[in-house]
Amino acid sequence: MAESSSPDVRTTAEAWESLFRTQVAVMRRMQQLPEFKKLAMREYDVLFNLSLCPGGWSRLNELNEALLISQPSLSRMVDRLEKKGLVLRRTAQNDQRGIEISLTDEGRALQKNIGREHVKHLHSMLAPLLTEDEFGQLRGLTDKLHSGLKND
Amino acid sequence: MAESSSPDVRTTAEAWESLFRTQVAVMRRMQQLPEFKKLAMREYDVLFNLSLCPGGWSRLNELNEALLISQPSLSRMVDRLEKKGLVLRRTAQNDQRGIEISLTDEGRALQKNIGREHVKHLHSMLAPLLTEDEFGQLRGLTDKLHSGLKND
DNA sequence: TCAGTTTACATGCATTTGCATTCACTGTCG
DNA sequence: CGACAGTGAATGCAAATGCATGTAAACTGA
Repeated sequence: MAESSSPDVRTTAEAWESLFRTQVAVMRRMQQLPEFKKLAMREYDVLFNLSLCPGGWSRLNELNEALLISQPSLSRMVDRLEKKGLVLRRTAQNDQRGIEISLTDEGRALQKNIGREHVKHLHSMLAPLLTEDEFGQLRGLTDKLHSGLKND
Repeated sequence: MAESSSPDVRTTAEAWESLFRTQVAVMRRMQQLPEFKKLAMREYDVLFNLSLCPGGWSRLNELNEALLISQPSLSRMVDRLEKKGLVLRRTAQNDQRGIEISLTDEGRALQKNIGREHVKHLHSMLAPLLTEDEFGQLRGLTDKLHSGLKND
């Protein structure tokens, strides 16, 4: 079996660029879907991340780490989502400075609705392009990158 | 050799989610780098895409397809980049409605500078996480997705 | 050829974003 | 304790963004 040397700069950069461009191509197609007329992509992203939260409540700063927007932007986005009745906000128990956020029933329902369409479109877009095994490999590789980045 | 069936909905969705979350994790780390104090990420992205353009000139709508921002946003971003002396803008030859954009020398130099740092940081972030072969596999898979999406 | 449609980009305007800063609470060290 | 640095979120304000629309050029088909 051939040995795989430590990757050089060119290899990592080209792999990243390919990944990034693929993400852009998929996102552009997603953004145009009718579901995202109801709720902006970035707002959906907040609901989606909240839906993954084990206890249902997430700290604002923790949530922020999973998003590409700034802390003040998220703070105000949560304001808006709260006014729309999609999320709840409460002061954190252990730290009076912090706040915790969770989905309302309505927010959870909306996330599920949009998520379902989301997944359906993803499948119709992507499924023809790789085999089941290849998707598994892809996921294995990106999971490895993702988990490697978390502890740095 | 095992046969790989057509991928199911869950498989494609999970692979996408993993890819997307990895992209977010990398981007968050990139955004904080000092190079992006000079020029916003999105503006760099425009310069980068122009730098790839074979003839040096790119149509606005063509450029827009490689980005996640709206057409009016790009139109005004090009205004700003032009005022900063980083890009040139001219009316397209064959179509008086269209405009073509290219980097100035200064724009090209800035893109190269930022790009160099960009790549260096990418490498230090990612290289320890996969082998050379794995980066090759990753690139192969995302290239396949990307090229499959272009012709739809 | 010329009305009707489509395509490419620009603009008006309300909303959202980010940066810098502030405010409130926490933790530390003398 | 009590000043002081550190942390988490909110706010003022200028800049950037998107949607809807406008303008102009290019197609299209009687």
